[in-house]
Amino acid sequence: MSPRETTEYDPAAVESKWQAHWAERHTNEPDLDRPARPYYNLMMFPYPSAEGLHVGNMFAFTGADIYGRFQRLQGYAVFEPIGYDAFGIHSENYAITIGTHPAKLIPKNIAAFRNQLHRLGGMFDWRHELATTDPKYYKWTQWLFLQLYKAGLAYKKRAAVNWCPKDKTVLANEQVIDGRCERCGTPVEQRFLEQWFFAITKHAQRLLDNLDRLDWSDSTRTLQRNWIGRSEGAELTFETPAGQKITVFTTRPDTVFGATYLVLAPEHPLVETLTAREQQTAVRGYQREAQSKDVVTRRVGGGDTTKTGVFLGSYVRNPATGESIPIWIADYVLMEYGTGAIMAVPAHDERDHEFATKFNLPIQPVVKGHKGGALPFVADDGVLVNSGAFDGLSCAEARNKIVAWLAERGAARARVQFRLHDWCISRQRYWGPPIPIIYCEACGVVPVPEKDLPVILPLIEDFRPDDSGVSPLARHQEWYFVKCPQCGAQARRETDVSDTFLDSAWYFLRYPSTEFDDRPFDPARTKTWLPVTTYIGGNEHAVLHLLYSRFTTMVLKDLGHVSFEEPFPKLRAHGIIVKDGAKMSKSRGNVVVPDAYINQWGADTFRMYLMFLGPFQEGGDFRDEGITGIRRFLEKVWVLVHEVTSASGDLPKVVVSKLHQTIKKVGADLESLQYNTAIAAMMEYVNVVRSAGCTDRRAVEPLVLMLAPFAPHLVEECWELLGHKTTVFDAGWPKHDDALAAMGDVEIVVQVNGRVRGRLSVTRGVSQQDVETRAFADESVKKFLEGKAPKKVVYVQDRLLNVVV
RNA sequence: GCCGAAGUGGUGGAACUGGUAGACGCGCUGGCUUCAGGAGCCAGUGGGUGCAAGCCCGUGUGGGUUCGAGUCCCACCUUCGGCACCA
Repeated sequence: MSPRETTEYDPAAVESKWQAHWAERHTNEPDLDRPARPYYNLMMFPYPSAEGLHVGNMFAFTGADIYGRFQRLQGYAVFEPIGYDAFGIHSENYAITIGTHPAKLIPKNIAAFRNQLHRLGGMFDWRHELATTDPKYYKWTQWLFLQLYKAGLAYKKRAAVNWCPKDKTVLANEQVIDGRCERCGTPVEQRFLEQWFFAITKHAQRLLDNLDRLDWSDSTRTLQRNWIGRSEGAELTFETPAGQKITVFTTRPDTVFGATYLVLAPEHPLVETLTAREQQTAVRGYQREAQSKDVVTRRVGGGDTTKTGVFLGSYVRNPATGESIPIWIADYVLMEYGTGAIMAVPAHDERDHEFATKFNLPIQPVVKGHKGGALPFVADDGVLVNSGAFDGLSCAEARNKIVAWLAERGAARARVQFRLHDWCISRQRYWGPPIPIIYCEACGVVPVPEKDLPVILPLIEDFRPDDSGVSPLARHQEWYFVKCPQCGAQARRETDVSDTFLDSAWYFLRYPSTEFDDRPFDPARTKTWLPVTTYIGGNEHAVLHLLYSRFTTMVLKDLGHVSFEEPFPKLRAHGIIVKDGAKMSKSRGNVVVPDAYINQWGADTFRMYLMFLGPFQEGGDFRDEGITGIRRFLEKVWVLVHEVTSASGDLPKVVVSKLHQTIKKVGADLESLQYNTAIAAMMEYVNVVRSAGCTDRRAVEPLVLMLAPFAPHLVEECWELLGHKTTVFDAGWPKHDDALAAMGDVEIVVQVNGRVRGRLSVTRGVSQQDVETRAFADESVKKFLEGKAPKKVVYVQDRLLNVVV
C-alpha cells in the first residue's frame, strides 16, 4: 500500500455520512430474539426539556455510549435504547409559562432531543425508542398500578402531605428539599388529603439487605441505606392511672429509668382524651398553631429551633421506676415516625435536654463513664446508674435485659423502625397518567379492568392546577363520570394522576418489548435481556429513581411477572457537569448549549473532549479551553491513517511495547470508565509512533480500534480508508501480549537513604546483583555513600534500588 | 449535628497492592515557517539556588509508622454532596 494523499478532516461530512450508514445498515440494531451474547447497556433516559439537551446530558450519554461501544467491540450484542421521561410537572409548568399546552410542547421537545441525540452519534437502537407520554406506554404504567393494587400494595389514605402552594400539588417527601419544593423553592405546607400510596416500607428490609450483593459504588449504596434509615429499638408502654396506654418508640430502652416525662406529637390521637380540662384551651391552641405551621418552620433548623410545647395536665407511670411523670405535646415529635410519641430522657438526648431546661422538667442521669462532662451526654458506651437492678451494666447489655424485663409485664417489645415512608404517588395535576381507579356508590373502589386500559389522559385546554387540591381533570364531566365496570351505575373516576417516578420505575422493562401492544414486557425478551447488564446514570438519582425501580421490580418478581428482583445488578454513577461551580440552570444563566460546539468541532471531538475534562465518575466544571488539544490529536490520527504503509519488516521495539501497554491500559480504563486516562494513553501512543516515524499498518490499526468507542464516526471513516468493508464495531477489540508489552529497557532509580541519586537503564528482569554492581560504580551514588558500608539494600524488581547507610 | 467524597504546578488533571510526584492536555516562553494574522512544527516550562553538573524545598496543616509516604495511622483545617427535631 502506498501513502495516500491526505484529505482535510471535515467532521460534518464524515459524521453525517456515517450516521446515515448506521441507519441504512442497521448497524446498531442487535437481534433481540436470538442474540449471541446479549448485553443490555442502559443509560438514564432524559426529561425532554424545552432547552434541549445540555452539556450535562451529553456528558452522561457519551460516557454511557462509549461503554456500550466498548462492549460491542468485545463481541457482545449490545442493546442500547433511549427514550424520554416526558410526563411531569416540569413540562406542565413550562407549558403554562410560555402559554402553550404540554401535549403540543412535548412532541416538539422530543423531536429536538432526537435530533441532538442523533448528532451526538450514540449507538442507539432507534427501533425501541419510547416516550412515557405515549398511551401505548402509559397503558402499562397504569397496568403496573393495578398489579400493586391487587397485591394490596397500593392503598389510599387521608394523610398529612407536603403541599406546594405554588405548583399547587402534593409532593413526595423526596421532592421536598430543606422544607421547600424542589422545583420552585416555595416553602411547603401541610395539608390533609386523600392520597394513593405504595407500601414500599413493607419491603424496606429487603431493599436494605439486597444492597450488599449489588455491584454498585459504596457511596450510592450508603445513600440508599441512609434513606431507608433502619433503627433498632423497642416500643415501651406507659400507663396512666386510668389505665390508658401510651406506646413510645425508642432506640435507647436502656435509659428508661431516666425518662422524666413523655411527649406526644400534637396530632397524636390520644391527645384529646389525655388533656385535663384546665389545659384544654392551651392544648387546642397549640395544636392549631402546629398544624398551620409550614414544614419549614416546623422541621428545619435542627437544634437551633426553639422548642415549644404544652403540658397536657395529666401523668403516666414510668414502667421502670414506677414514678408518675407528666405528659406534654410538642411539635418536635413527629407523628409520622415511630409511634408519634417519645419518652424524654433529658440527661442523654439533646432535644429533650433543651426542652426540659426550657420548661423546668427534671433531668435524671442514668449513664456514667462517658467521655466529656456537661449534660446532655449521649452516652451509649458507659454503664448504668440510678437504674435499680441494672446498675453497673453496660448500655448494650442493659438494653436487652431491660426490654426483656419490661416485656414480662407487657410493657415492652423489640421493634425495628425505618425512616423510609410509603411512596405517595398521587399528583393533583394534569400532565401524568390518570390513576386507573373508579369510585362507585354501590361497589366502592373499583380498579379499571385491564381490558379497558389505557385510561386516556383527555386533551383539555384548562389544564392549569388550582387551589382546590383536586386535579383539573375533575372539571371535565364527560371524562369524570363513567359507568361502574362492576354494576354499570353512574360512577366517577379517580382524578389524580401518578407521580413521574412511577413512569421511570419500569421503563427499562419496556425497551426490549416496545413493539408489543398486548403485553408490558414480553417474557422471552425479558428473559434474554434483563436484568440490565450495566446501568449508567447520575448520582442525583441515587435515592428516588433507583429505590423506586428496585421496589417495583421486587413486586413484579413476587407477582411472578419477572424472575429477578434486582433490576440493576451493576450500576455506575457519573459525576455532574457544572458551570462556574454551580449546577447549570436557566435561572442562573449558566447553561452551556452543546450544539455550537458540535457545529464548530464535530461530535467526535466534542465527545472526546467531554470525556477528557476529568474523571467520568466525578464530573467537573465545564470550560472549553482545552478542546483544541483533542482536535489536534484526532487530526494526527487522521494523518497517520492517510500515510499508513503496508506491514513490512519488524516494528520498532518502542512502538511494539508501547502498543501492547496501551491496548492493555485503554481496555482496563474503559472497563472502569476512566475515560480521561484512556485518552491520555492513546495520546502517548500516538506521540511514540510519530516520533519513531512509524507508519506501519500494524501500528495504526489497533489504535483506530481503540479509538472507536470515543470517536465512532471518524474511526468508521478511517476503517474504510484502511480498506475494510464492514463496520469497525464488528472488528473486535485488539489483543495485547504482556510479553511484548514488557519488551525494551526500563529505568531503575537508585536511591541513597531514600533520595534519588541516580538512574540506570537496564533490560527488564535484570538481577539485583547486576543493578548493585552498576549502582555502586555510579559517581553520584558513590558521592552520597561517602565510603560507608551499606546497612541495608532494598531492591524492587525493575523499579528501584535503595541503599541505606 | 450525622453520613459520604475530596484537597497535588498558572490551569484541567495523572500516579498500579507504599517505590522516579506532576503522565496527558491547555496555557505560557523561545525558535522555525508566514506579507501579516492564524495554523503548523521544534525546544522549554513545580519553586528556590547555581555558569554548570548539581543541590535544597515541594502533594491542605501538625505529628507518627517506614529504607522509602500524595498513598498507611493519629489529630486538625477547608471545600463539595447527601440527610437533618427520625427519638
